[in-house]
Amino acid sequence: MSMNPSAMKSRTNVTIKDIARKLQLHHTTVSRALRDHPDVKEETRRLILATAQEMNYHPNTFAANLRNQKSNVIGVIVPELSHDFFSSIVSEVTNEADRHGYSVMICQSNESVDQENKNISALIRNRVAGVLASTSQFTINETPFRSIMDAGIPLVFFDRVCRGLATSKVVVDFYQGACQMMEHLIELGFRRIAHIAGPADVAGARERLQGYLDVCRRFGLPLDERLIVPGGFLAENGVLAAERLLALAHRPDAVFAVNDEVAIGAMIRLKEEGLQVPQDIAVAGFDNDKISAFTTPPLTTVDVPRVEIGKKSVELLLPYLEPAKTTPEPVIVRLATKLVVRASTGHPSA
Amino acid sequence: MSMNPSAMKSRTNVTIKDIARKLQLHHTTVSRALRDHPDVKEETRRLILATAQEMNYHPNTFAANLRNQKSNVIGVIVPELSHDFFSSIVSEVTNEADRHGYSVMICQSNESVDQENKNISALIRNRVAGVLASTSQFTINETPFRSIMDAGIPLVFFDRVCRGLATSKVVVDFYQGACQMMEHLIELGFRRIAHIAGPADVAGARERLQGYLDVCRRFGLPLDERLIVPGGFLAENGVLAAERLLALAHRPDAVFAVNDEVAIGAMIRLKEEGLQVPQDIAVAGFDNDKISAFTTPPLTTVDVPRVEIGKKSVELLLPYLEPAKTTPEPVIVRLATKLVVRASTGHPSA
DNA sequence: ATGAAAGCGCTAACAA
DNA sequence: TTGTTAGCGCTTTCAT
Repeated sequence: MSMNPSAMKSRTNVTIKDIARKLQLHHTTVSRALRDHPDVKEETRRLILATAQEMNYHPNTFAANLRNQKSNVIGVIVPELSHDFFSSIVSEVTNEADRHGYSVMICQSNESVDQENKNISALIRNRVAGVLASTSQFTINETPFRSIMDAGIPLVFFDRVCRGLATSKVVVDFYQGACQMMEHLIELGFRRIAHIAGPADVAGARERLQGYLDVCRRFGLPLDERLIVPGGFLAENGVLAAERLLALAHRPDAVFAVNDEVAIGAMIRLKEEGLQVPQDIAVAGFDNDKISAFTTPPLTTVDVPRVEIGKKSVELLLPYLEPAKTTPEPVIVRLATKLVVRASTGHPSA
Repeated sequence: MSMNPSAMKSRTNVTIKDIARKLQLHHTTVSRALRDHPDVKEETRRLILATAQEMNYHPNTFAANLRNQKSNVIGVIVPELSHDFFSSIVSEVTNEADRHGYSVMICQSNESVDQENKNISALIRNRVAGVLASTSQFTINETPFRSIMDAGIPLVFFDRVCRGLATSKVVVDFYQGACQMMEHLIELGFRRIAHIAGPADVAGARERLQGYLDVCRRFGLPLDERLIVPGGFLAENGVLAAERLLALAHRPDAVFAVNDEVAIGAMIRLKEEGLQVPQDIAVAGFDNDKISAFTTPPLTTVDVPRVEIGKKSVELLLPYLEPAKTTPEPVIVRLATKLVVRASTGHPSA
């Protein structure tokens, strides 16, 4: 077997010196021309640009970055890239970063603190210009993230943040979202509302629980501990939680789940039991996953502005990336949620 | 307002020279120690490592990469990161790359050839060690991808490939998947099966159509052009296609859609029309999106091994990244699909 | 408008 | 075992 042609091609890339040699110029002139420095004769400039193109020149960012002590890469850390929620955000981040001339280096922690620390090291080693991060479920120790800042790399958190660090943050007002949903359910006449809660370690889950509790209290609904079922963020958690609720002597007339996936898991189990949604029991979720519009019945949920999260995160990071005399003060942006009413709630049986 | 402390911190990073100065050693010795070079006294080595840690040293990859003429970054180009299908693959790629010491730089083309070309340039400029790519829907000109190879960067395609380039590829046997589904439908007794096709530009969509046609022919089913509705990959396309099928004098008894999203769009429209799925009309999809298990009825579909795609792509790329005397021959891996039977097909009415 | 020299942080060949 | 020297490709003074 002979080697294929491309494999035999020399890996030596064209440099500004190659261009300079060909044109009988000094490589600094070439460098200037390529970066539109004014001190280059228009004619030379055009010649250099044409030759660069023709020689298939691609600037070596390593060399430029080394020299300039900066890079054009934004590092992103998310818990799970395969999760709809995070991939939407990363997608927006990538587009926005690109618009501003930055590439994106992506890391996922897989909800592991260990992996998260490795990700942080990798991003520091790669001298990324800035980092956008959403922490793992189990991140308590903020030191690793602090080391990003210690390395002089600007850091912005989104969604899941380290409270103790003085950086910009983009968070979602989960409390408000939970309140919206609870008010909606109560308005429809539901009185015995269960909550399938998320992991207690996650601030956003706690906020939702707090919203549930506060609205119950505000409307004088009896607080029944058995109506609050702890769990995780997965559909299975919803199935199991539904089982526990079905076992109650006095069943709830509505279920507010910590997210759509859990709500769907619960709904499936409730329907298996022969209950009609929403006639026998209403079900509501959170997050407005794509999937929630396609369930039967379609799921009432709370929309979390993912695109906005991604856009805003980049926006908050950018000022730190441009060399400036004054470093901007950290900002905390709290984004509003929006109630999305669909058929899974609706008029209660009585 | 005073500046926050971290912002005031010098951006100057610790280098091997700083460590050397502190220990009264030469920086090359430090360099050796940090890379476990044998020619360093154990005692010195330990001292250096401890000091590095203490001084919070992070190797500068720019400098190392510049010197070594290589990087530790794998570039990935996908059409849409927010799409479940691609984000699952990228997730797996990221994990696998990480396992082998590589970081991942992510680019999305947003199905735009222009953006794709920009992505390619960015990856070449960043001197990534290798590229994994899935082309946009409209990529016809293969030159930009060839320029990756011309730059001496190994390239592996997955899912959507450039046929003309002699690189390794990971593809899915969509033809086989379509055949599996059609045989399933025919086995259940359906005889008038419609196909909601994808964009004719996408090879995978054409393969599915071909499978549909071949199986129809093989079983002697009448080929009715009106039963083949062209479209895209979105739910709306399914809704519109369903409308066209409903308008037919002789309606189909089953619908095989190019993917789950389209199938769900169609199903929604069919149910609106008062038709029962699968009693009045069966519906089948393709891809096994997460969502397909949660529709009512759950959707029969064809599983595409995303994790396997990601894993295999990295596996095919890796040998090209390690410096070796012989460059491996390009390999084309064709992954099998798997029929997933759920309730949306089922026994036909008669 | 162009050239010369220096250096970013690192590694590899060679010298001691 | 450690130190010396040179250079990866680029940009930024400073000189011409």
